[in-house]
Formats: sequence, C-alpha cells, structure tokens
Amino acid sequence: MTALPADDVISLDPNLSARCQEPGSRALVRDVFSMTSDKWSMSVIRALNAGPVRFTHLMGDIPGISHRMLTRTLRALERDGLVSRTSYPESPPRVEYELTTLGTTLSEPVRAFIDWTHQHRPEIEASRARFDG
Amino acid sequence: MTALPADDVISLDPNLSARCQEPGSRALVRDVFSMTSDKWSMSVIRALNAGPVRFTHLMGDIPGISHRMLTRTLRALERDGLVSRTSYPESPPRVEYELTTLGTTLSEPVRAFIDWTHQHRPEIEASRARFDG
DNA sequence: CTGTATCCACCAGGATACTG
DNA sequence: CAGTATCCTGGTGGATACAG
Repeated sequence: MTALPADDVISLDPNLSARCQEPGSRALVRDVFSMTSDKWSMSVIRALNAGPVRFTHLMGDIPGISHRMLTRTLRALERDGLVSRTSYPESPPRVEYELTTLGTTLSEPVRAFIDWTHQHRPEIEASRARFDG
Repeated sequence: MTALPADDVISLDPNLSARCQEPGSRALVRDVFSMTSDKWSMSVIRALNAGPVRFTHLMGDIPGISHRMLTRTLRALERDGLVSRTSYPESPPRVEYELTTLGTTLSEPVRAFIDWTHQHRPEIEASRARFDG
C-alpha cells in the first residue's frame, strides 16, 4: 500500500499467459472495484439483487454489518455506478437502494463466485482439517 | 469481527430471495475462502493458472507483493487445498507451486470476475469522475 | 532460493452519540 | 429512518534481518 502510490496493481491481465507481462497491460482490479479487499461489498451487491431495498432493511439482510459500514459501502458502490440511491423527501425519510444496470451485470460473476464457495466448502474444510492436523 | 465470534457470516445464501433468511442456510464465504477480504489471493490464483511456478517467479509475476505476503498467501491457499507445493531437495532449493484440481475449478469464477472488471473499467471510472465532480 | 521471525505503520471497521 | 462524526482497536501487510 505504501509501496504503490496510486497504482495498487495486481497482475490480473487476461493475457497474462505465463511469465512476461508488459507493464502497460495490467489491470487495477482492486482499485477499480474494492470488492476484493472490501469486507462488505459482495454482501451488499448480493442483498440488492432482490430489487429496491431500504437502508434499514439491508441492515437486517446483512448479518454483522454495522450502521457505519453499510453507509460507506453503499456510497462506494454508488460512486462506482453500481448502485443507485433514491431518497423520497418524506418524514420520516425513506431511501431506496437498487442495483444499476451496470451493477446487475456484476451479479453474475458474484453469484458464480459464491456458488463455487457453496459447492466446495466441504472439500475446503476437509483440506483444512488435514492441513492443521 | 469482534461482534461475530467465529462466524463471520455474510448472507450469501443462494436461496436468499429477498427478505427473510433462515439462520442455518448462510454461507461463510469470507471464512471459507479469504479471497474476499484478502489482498493477494486472487492475484496468486491468477498467476498460477499458467502451470507450475517457482516462488521467485511468482514474485515477479505479481507486482507489489512482498516476500512475506506471498509466502502467507501460498500457505493459506495450500491449506485450503487450492494450491499444491512440491519442493525438490536440491541445492539451491527449488519449490514449485501449482493449482490443484480444486484450485483449477476456481479459476473460472475468478476469471469471470476479472473479465468483468476489465470490460467495465471505463464505465466505472467515468462514474467516479461524475460522482466526485 | 525459499522460508520464518520481528517490528511497526496504517487503515478497515466497530461502538457510540448526535443531527435532520 | 437515514446519515455523519468521533474515537479506538485489531489485524493486514510492508520492511528487514536471519536461517537452511
């Protein structure tokens, strides 16, 4: 983090065949979307799949998330254009969050990833037990 | 982290349709595979796609990773059964890392995710510029 | 070359209290 | 209800030195 000023590069170039890699063709995956290093983005994306949801409701759908972190994560996703925020000027205030079109396209990969986790959990846990023992 | 003892649950249950969620059917995605919150796992997985690679070579393929972090990440992946480590008792020592069968199955989702990032980077950056301005 | 141990900075993220 | 501000801790991860 300190070493890489504004370029937290991780070599995830699709054309990275093996060894060499041209310095230009790298992708700032983590920078582009912090999901990789961020604790809550995936959960939020996932929870938003259902459609427009209110803030408080999201809190309930994402066990363990704090008030503060939900706000921050939503802001970040909004900034990236993955989530849209519409606030209805009522009293008490009502705000709804929703995946944008862009955000929806991300649901697929996220889902694939999550599904994989579900499918292989037993294997992984077995492997861990083996490794630790 | 402090709130959730050993159960860093994130509600990524595939059957989470919208609101309710049975407490049993959740997945410990982050716990099962730290990729979500871990800075380097994805990069390493990706770099290992090419086949068996030596430690030093990985260092070169993953810009910015530190000696220490590469070791730790590899250990973690090995523990999870995603990476195999074979050391050849030579001098100087030679060690090769390789994706296991299980690890290979993960390449797909990872790749999908990365591809998405590449494809939509411009949109995201545009969105950010808009948001910040 | 590969790996471990130590030290330390930084920041993600939790708890809490307070506004509109 | 939604959001912000402040404070504070734990852990991630970098730098370095050392060992086999």
